Amino acid sequence: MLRLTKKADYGLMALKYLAEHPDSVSVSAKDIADTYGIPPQLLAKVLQRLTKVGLLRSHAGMNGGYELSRAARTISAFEVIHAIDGPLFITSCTKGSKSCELEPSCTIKEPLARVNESIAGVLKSISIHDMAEDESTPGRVAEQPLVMLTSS
Amino acid sequence: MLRLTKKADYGLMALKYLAEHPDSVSVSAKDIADTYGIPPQLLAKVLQRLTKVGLLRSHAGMNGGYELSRAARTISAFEVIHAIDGPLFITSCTKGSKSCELEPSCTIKEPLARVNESIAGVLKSISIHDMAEDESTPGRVAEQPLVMLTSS
DNA sequence: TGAACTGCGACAAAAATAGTCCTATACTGA
DNA sequence: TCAGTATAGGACTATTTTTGTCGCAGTTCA
Ligand code: FES
Ligand code: FES
Repeated sequence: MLRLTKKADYGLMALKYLAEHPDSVSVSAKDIADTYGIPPQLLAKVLQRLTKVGLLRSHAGMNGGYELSRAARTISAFEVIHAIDGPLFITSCTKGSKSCELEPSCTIKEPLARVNESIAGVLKSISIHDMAEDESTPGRVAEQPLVMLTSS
Repeated sequence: MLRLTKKADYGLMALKYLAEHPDSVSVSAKDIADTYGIPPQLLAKVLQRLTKVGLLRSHAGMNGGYELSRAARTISAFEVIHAIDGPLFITSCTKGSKSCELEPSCTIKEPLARVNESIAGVLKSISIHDMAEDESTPGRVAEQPLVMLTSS
């Protein structure tokens, strides 16, 4: 439950890979797919989407591929997930234009919306750079104030 | 993305309802389902599961139903979600006995595990009581330190 | 030109969720 | 003690979401 989709996973993995290989000018979808053993065509779509939202720059043709369009530490996990999976809503009802079928009876949406914000905050606070350097600095945590719900 | 299942939603709604009606000794699944307009049989299953893990006490027969087995403020959203949807893993690979197919190549699990912890922490910090009293105290937030990831 | 790429749209397969049905069992009260 | 109301739970189906594939068009470069 509350799982990331594989597509989002793949996207994060790919960005992490790119962040770890700044030497390579551009890397093809196939290269990344091969090193991780994931479906090349599927990863290609993911990368295309990330390109579309501007997180990557693509280059067609031979020796083409992708490269980060921004520094790894300025790209948050939230951006990636949002680009691939769409808006992040923990509540089952997408609070778009038309509200949920359960309203007005369901009064649970409001409290959960705040939880949603907290989760988004956590996701926004971690960058691709953080993920890439993870192996070298295990358990790197620090306390920063985060607005959160509290009981009394 | 990252949505709660409807079952979990239903469960939270039901517990919230029970927390708001401490007067009623016990409320039937049908009563709750009717007031929220959700499938009675499905809610029944959810409540049965919550009973099984000890969050509710059930009472069969006429005028039977369910009641909270503990005070609302001692029941966290995390417990409810965990009971209904199982363990909370943001990563697509359940890190059970057998590890993911993508390992050892995929190195993304570790960083995300920490994100996972943060989310679980948020969910643990909000109680049914918090959700129930939500209408009266809009936007009630306070800062409490929460261990979280940080970029340099 | 042709090989190695990206960019899409449509599609098919698989898995997770949501919901229903049916039967058994427990309790209540008249 | 019997009828009615409720929980308990297994099996099953339907629906939706996710995952993956295919085919084709456009691009770049040697
Ligand atoms: S689930 Fe949509 S309003 Fe509660
Ligand atoms: S998704 Fe399973 S190890 Fe990364």
